Amino acid sequence: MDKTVTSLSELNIPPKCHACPIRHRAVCAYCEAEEFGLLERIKFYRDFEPGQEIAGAGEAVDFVGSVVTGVVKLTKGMADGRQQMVGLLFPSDFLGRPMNARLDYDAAAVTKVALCMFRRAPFEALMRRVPRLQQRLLEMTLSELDAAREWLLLLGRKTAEEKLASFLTILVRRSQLRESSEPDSGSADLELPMTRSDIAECLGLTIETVSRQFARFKKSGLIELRGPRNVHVPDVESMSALAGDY
Amino acid sequence: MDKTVTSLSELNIPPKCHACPIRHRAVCAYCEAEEFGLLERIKFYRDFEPGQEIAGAGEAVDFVGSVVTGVVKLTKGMADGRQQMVGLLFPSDFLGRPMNARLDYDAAAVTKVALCMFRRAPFEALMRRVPRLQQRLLEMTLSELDAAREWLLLLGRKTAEEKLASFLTILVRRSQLRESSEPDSGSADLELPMTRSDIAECLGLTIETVSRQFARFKKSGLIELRGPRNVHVPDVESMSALAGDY
DNA sequence: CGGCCCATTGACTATGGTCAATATAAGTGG
DNA sequence: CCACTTATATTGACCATAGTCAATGGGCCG
Repeated sequence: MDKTVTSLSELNIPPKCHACPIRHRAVCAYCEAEEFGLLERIKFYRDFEPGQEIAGAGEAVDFVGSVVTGVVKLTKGMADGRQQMVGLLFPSDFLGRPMNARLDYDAAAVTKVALCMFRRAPFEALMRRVPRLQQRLLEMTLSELDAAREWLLLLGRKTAEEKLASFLTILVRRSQLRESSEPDSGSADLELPMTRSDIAECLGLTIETVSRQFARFKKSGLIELRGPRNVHVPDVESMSALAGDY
Repeated sequence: MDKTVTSLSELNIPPKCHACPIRHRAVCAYCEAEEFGLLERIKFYRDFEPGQEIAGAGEAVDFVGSVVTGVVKLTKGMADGRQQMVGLLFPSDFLGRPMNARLDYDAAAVTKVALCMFRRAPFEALMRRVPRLQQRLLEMTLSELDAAREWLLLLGRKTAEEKLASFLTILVRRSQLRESSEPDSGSADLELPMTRSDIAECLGLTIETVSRQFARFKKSGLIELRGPRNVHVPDVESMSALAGDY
């Protein structure tokens, strides 16, 4: 295999949907062979480097799509530069705003990202023709709304300690979902896909506070830091308990 | 007319959808005569008193519906009693969680409330048969998600002053939408539908801080308080400027 | 008139932010 | 592969914003 090809999209040959790694969880999850044919006709792939902007607030964005690999952050900014993350997208998550061209947040790649994209107009037309597609998007949007509401509680009421504990717990749960092979032992190894600054942006904190909380968790034995990005959680349960949820 | 009847729902006779005050903005907005017939067969009305619980977190809720009159709040709580509002529903807003019986927040009436309700199962069945219904719900859910993200920025990054300014601005805009008769003069009169405690719950603050901010706004001439619930905003623009958004 | 709920105000405190100085990791080019 | 550079992370000292606790004031209803 040619080692210079690092991503499907560089081949510029759309791979078949049925071989897609996010086939069963993305917006296309309920589609069948025939419908994949329609999707394949309007889809294209694109890669983004860490930090690269994918779309900007206020722009008229003419595409929507799915995260195939990598992590995408959605952020909102204020006039004086304050920034708040308002969404964090992992593989299979949907990116974009159907039924409204104008985006009111910025989307940027956190890690290397591969997107499976559709131009908005044909995608919306297809949605009208394929109710299964629309239904899946509705399901996903309702779930995102639930997640956003969980985040409102976090930002509005949780302490710095609870915020970081919640964050780590959520990341552990997510990674356990993906590599659902391993037996659900009490411990977990996390490779943080983001910088301290991204984490702070996420939790409504500063990098200093995030760093200090990591230090406190380390001192109390709740985590081991094998590198700034590599966190070992010996006991996920007690981490989860610190998050303050029921 | 019998003066003891204070609400349509007490008559126990479903009024016709085409005469409904929220007909053009609710989940049924895109429905046509025939579809209203189907809806009318499964709908019913119910009233709630201020403070009354409509549905509780963790419960299996077997209905969804629209707010016809009044204001409904959605809140999430933590083990130790901290509470955060995660949604505030006005007439025409949709209440409930299709495709997932279990609710993960509490819903309670803030004012007197009238709901137009559908049992979940028949409503979901109808949604599958009537794509227009599903499409409208998708639109509304996407808008709610946008609003929730605006709120994430507010809770995560705004100061107490900016939070209250944002809140008042949003209420003014909303009330201007509903009584869109008056010329959009620079000033506005607000009847707050809620207590200080509700406002604090909304903004991730305490009642004391909310009260102090009201006092500061009053002192600086940004508002006049004609009663604790009656706010006059002489210049909506400068209030909106304080909110910190672009 | 009295009681209750809600709102306001004051004094004090604590949590997390700011500013500044290192320390560590991750690239980059010789 | 190693110096050099840059980006990222940690730690400390100090401070400000909003929270806590407590007392007081004002409406509204029985």
